[in-house]
This record gives sequence, structure tokens and C-alpha cells, in this order.
Amino acid sequence: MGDDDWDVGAAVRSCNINRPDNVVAPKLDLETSLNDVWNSFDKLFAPDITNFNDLSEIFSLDFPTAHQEKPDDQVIIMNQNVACVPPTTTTPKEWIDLQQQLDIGANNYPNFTFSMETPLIQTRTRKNQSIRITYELFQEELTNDIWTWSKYGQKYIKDSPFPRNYYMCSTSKLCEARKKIEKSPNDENIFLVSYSGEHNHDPPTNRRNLASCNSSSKFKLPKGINILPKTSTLNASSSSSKRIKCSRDVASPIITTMPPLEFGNKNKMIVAAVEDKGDGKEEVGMNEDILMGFE
DNA sequence: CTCCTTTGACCGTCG
DNA sequence: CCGACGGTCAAAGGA
Repeated sequence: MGDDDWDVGAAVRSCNINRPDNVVAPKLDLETSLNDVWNSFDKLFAPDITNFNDLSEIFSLDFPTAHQEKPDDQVIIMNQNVACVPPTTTTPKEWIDLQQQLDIGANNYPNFTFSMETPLIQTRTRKNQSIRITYELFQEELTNDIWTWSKYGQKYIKDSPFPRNYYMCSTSKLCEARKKIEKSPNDENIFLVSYSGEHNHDPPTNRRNLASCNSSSKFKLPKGINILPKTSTLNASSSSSKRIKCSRDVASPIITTMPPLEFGNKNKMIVAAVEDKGDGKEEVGMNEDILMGFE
């Protein structure tokens, strides 16, 4: 497969996160028991928002049953669409109540859409996992990263024809920041970029690789991103520097950026997996780099 | 020489 | 307990 095949084209999103813009969301008279969710949301992403009226953004709630048993809470922001997965402490009844409220809201606001399914949110969250934020990016957006990363692993993930590439911050060995890049199984024009951990240092200023992130490599895949599907490789399992040669020739040498986080940007998705601290009080912590994107 | 990538092996978590 | 799976390690090789 030629590298030109990875050029960004108009993406036809098949997932259910696409929703119309400029729709006023229904007022959600949420149950007190869910305040933690929205407090977390407000704290993180919408500190000035006190209700859901008069918003240009669309807010919705997604409650995948798959997460009922999981220990982590998730807050999902997709472009102007926001979906919050409530804490796993949320009871089924509370979910039903919320669904009813959403139904009411949908009746009042026909253009407001929401889903009770979130097929995109199929990430397995684990104990001790810190915040994970996933962006849905086009290829040319992958080069926008102020950080330097080193690839330390690659895996083919179940139910996805594309391998997942693992990166760690190369600026400091003590830095716990991690990054994962994979192609969306739903749309090969879209890359799912996940960040976890926090940088414990300032962004690199004199990056050796900065130059190579410029023009010539623009719109090319970052170096090391190997996203050829299984079916196009000799062996389905991991392997082969042969494939790597293919991308190396055209890729930008390093992924060097935290992608822009902005409401209103098209085709952005953010998934924040929040670690359950075990005391029943989830704590949403995000580093400043992440929050900057919402200013 | 240094840094980065590759890739099989290993480990921890989950069901 | 065990297998599946995701994530990480580390030696080797390349740029």
C-alpha cells in the first residue's frame, strides 16, 4: 500500500458520534446522584456552564452497558458533542431515569440527538490506569505535538485490522506520559490518538527533530506509525521491519505534539478515562496541557 | 556515538 | 485456575 493512500480525504464518519451542529441541547434536570459526573465535567471542560440551555454545543449522555461493571469513569467529548459516561456507581435505575430525561429533552429539541450506545467507547480500562484521553485525528493533525515521543511497542488489537503503536515521552525517562496511535477500525482516514499520564517537565524547546516535523513531512505519517492492516502484511502477527521501511521513508521523524483541543474543531473526539481512586470519589485530574485546549 | 525503532517475550488484568 | 488480551520491556539493529 502506497503512502499516498494515507493522505487525508474527506472522512465519512460511520460512527454514531456525528451530530448536527448548532443545536440547543435540552435542559437536563439531572439527578443528584449524578452530580459527580457533571461536576467533573464542569470542572474539566465547562467551568462556566451551569446548565445546558442556550448552548451552541451539543451535550448528550452515553451509557454503554459494557461499562456497568468497570471501575473507571469516562467523560467523552467529541467535537461539539459531549457524552458523559457516568460513574460505575450509577445504578441502572439512575440510568433509566437519565434516559427518560433525555427522551423528554429529545422530544423538546428534535434536532438534539443522543445515543444509548457508544460503540466507539470500547477501550478496556484497567485498574491503576490514569486518565486516558483519546483524540480522533486526521493524518495531518498527527504532526501537531509539542512533545517528543519514542515508540516502545506495537500490537495488533483484537477486533481491529490495524496495529496500535505505543509511544513514551522521550524527553525524560522519568516522564510517565504515554501515547498510543492507531487507525480507527471504522474509518481508516481517522487516527485514534490516546494520551495517558502526565508530563512532569516542560515541553522540549530545542528539539532535535523539530526541523523534520516541518514542511517536508507535513501531511505524512509520523515516524514509526505502522498502521498497515493485518491483511496487507505477510504475517498477521506483529512483525517485520519490512513494513516499517515503507512508512519510514515518508514519515515525519517524530510525533511532536499534543494535538489541538478545541470545541468546534471538527472530528475531534476525546475520551478521558478517569481512575477510580477507590474511595468512591472519583477524581478527575488533567494536566494543564490538556486543559489549555479548552480555553 | 546517540537516539530511535523493531519485535518477540514477558507481565498484569480481566472474564 | 486459565486463557485472552493489552501494555511494557529490552536486546538488536538502523539512521
